[in-house]
Amino acid sequence: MNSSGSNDQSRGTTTLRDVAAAAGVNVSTVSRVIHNKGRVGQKTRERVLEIARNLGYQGNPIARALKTAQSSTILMVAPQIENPIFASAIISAENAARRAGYALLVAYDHAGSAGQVIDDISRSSLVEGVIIASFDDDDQLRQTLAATAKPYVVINRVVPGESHCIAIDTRQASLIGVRHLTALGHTRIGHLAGRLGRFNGEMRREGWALALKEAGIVPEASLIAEAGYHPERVPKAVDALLCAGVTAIHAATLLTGVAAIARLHALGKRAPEDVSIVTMHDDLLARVVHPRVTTVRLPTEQMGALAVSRLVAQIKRRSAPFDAAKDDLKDREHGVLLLPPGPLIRRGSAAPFSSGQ
Amino acid sequence: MNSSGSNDQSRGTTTLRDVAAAAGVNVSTVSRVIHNKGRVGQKTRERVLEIARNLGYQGNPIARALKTAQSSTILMVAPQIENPIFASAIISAENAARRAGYALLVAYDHAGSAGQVIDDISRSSLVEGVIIASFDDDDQLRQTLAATAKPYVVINRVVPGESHCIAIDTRQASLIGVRHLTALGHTRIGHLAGRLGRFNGEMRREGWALALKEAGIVPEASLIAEAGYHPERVPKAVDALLCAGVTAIHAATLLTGVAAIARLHALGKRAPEDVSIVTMHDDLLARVVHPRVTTVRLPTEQMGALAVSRLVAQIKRRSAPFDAAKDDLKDREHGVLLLPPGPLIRRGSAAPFSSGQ
DNA sequence: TATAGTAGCGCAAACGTTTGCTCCACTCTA
DNA sequence: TAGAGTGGAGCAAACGTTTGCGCTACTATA
Repeated sequence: MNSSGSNDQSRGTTTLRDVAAAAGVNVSTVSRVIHNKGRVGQKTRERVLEIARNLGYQGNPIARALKTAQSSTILMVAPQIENPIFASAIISAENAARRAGYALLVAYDHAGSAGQVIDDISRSSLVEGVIIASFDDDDQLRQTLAATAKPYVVINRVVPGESHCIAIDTRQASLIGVRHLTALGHTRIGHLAGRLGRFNGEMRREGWALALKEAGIVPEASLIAEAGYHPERVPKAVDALLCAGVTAIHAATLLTGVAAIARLHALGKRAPEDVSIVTMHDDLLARVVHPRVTTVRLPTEQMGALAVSRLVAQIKRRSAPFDAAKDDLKDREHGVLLLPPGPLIRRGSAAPFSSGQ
Repeated sequence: MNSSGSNDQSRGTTTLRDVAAAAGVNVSTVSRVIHNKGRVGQKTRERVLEIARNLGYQGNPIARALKTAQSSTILMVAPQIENPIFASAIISAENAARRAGYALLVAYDHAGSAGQVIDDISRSSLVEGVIIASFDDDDQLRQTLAATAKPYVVINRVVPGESHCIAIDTRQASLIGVRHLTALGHTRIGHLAGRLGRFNGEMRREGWALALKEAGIVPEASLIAEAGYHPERVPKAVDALLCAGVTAIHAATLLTGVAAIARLHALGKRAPEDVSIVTMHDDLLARVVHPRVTTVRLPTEQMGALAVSRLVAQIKRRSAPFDAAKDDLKDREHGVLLLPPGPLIRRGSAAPFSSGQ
């Protein structure tokens, strides 16, 4: 029952003390060997290393984190892990994080309540910063952000009054997509809308309306049918648009666009011969269906990567608050970022208007 | 520079000591209040609570974890976060974990090297167990597992010699799917294969072959075309199958099945009129294309949930090693689990063979 | 009114690291 | 050969908790 006994550990992991004892040196020496810090004799170093290996020393991340107050881990919370936009952002963020020496963890926000998730995770795991994708409404999200002690950046939307936001200019994306349709001669162009009232839903509707106005067309309400992000609602919405006499449809998301094409087929109509379809985001899915879908590319990878780099900048600045480089970093990490969409990818789902339609 | 000063903290987070000082009590009392443990006077409790709230005390998960050696967090590493099978497993695992009082973290395995990822994460974050989905080859994965000190369970495959595995019986799924085709009168049935040589790829091929044999058909090599999980390879593979004269195709994955339908369309043929398609896994995608795809449902949610429950059982047993319930738990947590596939979902992509084909 | 029981709370030892100091012994230069 | 310089390694404090133990002061029973 001696209190300094080191091999009486109940179970499991070998500690720094074990290694030190086995090597006949002080724990501090072992620590220095492990981290290649401070001066340690060549022979001692080798011996310690050898013993550490034999004992299977792994180090305790918790203890380390407690001392150093850093875990080199960042968290991304996402409400729809299966949404290709988020999947793509996650993957590129992971890449960027790894390059910056951080590990990226992802938490699935089951209830669309980012605050809850962040709480849960923060309660049990150390993360140095958070990337937040959320469907919460503005007020609730602002509240979450205010309660978050850690550095964060919000992606995929702009929250009024919040400067750490990175979103994609989907208004512009819609504009580009619909312009393509007007250029093809279409004049009855429907909008298969996302979630109206929400950031991205509104942006897309605005882009669609803008493009119509540019072409001297009035964006009538009857030309809008909301399907949210739910493909099940697409058939009804497409039918409504068809009723309104559209010859082309701008779908707010790739998935609903594909669903729209399917609906046309099911009705015995074809894309693009009977109705042209243009959507946004270029994913595997766009190339896997027939016709392959004409779409506006979205810089989702860029969004993920930028989120990480801004977050890391915040973290670094926080740990070196009075650095000369401060203002420089500050510049780079602040301000709402609205990423311009990529180019239009012309594929088979949109064709020139023909009078036969 | 006094060493016990409590408000000289360089920056940020208020600690137990801060609130203890502010309340004029010992840290231990505060700790007990926070956790509702041990006896604390009513008035003290309220005062401490109030002060803690005012000071915005959040607790330090790291310090707590260091003491208690638990974080109530489990990790899932997945090589393809965008793969609907994994997405579905992640979501159900998150649910199960939350119900069990754990938070689920996900790590994306960029390089298909689970060991590396686990190392990285374990180095910086405390997780009590790991759910591993991996494309590593058997030997490498076994090595990773051997090096992992934490409880784990492998999902989506069976690793020979490894008992903590939960997979789906995709051989049976293929069998069911192809049986449907033979029952419809097809005799030339191609297999659009996954990654042959790997667990799931082989399982599916075997199931396909089995079903053919059942029907007295020889599973010729010319009826197999490998596309892996890459839709880009599908056109060539489908063309080869068509050359071999198939009237039906069993695709190893939903995505390649959809791609196969698209290829048919591109060739001016139709599913199911010209060629029937049956695939597996029932996801949004299966209902979003035209024709909607006939598929064998896979218990991916069950896989995710079971992985969590087995993992949690392991964790619990480890922390109470000599419990009476030990053997009971052991029963439930051991042994390879091969989940039977769900039913065949008949949709539009498969039809009876007609002599006109 | 004495005694036992107990409720409330403080003390201090851990948990496994990291790191600034200190100290010793050695080597090199003058 | 004496002095300074330096490389190697130990000591101990700290990071923020949790928790067994023990002390005080109170309440209730005999």
